Amino acid sequence: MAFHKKEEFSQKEQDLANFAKAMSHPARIAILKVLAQRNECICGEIVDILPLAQSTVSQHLKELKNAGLINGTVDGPRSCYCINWKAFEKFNSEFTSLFNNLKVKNEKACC
Amino acid sequence: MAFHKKEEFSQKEQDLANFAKAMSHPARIAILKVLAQRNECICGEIVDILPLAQSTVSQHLKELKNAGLINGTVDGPRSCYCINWKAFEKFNSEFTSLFNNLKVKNEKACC
DNA sequence: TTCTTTAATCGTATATTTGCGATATAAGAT
DNA sequence: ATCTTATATCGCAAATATACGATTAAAGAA
Repeated sequence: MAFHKKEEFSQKEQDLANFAKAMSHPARIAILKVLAQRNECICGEIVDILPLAQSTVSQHLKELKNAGLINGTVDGPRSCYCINWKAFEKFNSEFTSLFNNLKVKNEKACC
Repeated sequence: MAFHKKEEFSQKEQDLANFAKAMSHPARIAILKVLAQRNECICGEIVDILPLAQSTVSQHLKELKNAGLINGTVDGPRSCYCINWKAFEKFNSEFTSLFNNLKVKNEKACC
């Protein structure tokens, strides 16, 4: 295999795939749910709720942050995370429109 | 590490994560686009379009099929794939609603 | 200054994904 | 019956993801 090939696809396809990848683990979906439910930012609370070790949760948070789906600020010993609604909105609409355009012309399944 | 832990999350979270995983590679997004653009089912055309070997494309198709996002029928030497709009619709709406509910109460970012 | 608390990072093990060439399979064409 | 064509599957190598314990870092409390 050796190499990635992901770069050979369009930027839009890559962006969408990265977004999907960020959502491709139940732990990260659970984290997003928790973040959405609270009005204030949480950190260690997530560790208490999820069935995962602190380091693992921290890793998942990092991936969500890298994907741009959450914002995080470090306040010394504690850090604060919350959902980046703008980014989420952007991906979500791109995602939906990707197929909705085509679906109209092509609703009937052929197999 | 040893074990998966994915099972410890809710079924809905797992389903959504699996859906996202199926979409988490640009090649699979490209495949879905191709399938959506044609009214008839294609097969080897995808291989010509994508910068990937035939066996790799076949593998991606299998994953999309396993995720339930496409249907496939084998017609002897050639096979026929197309998008399972119903399944796609289901996931897409679940996906959108997951956040839209919460977003209303919690639009303001705190960090 | 030292202790405590909270979270990030490092190191490591294992599992999964991605990719390809080679091979197998299955049906139609010759 | 053999050849051709289109796909799926196998076997393998390399890259990534998942998970955890241990360690580090950073700031406030004692």
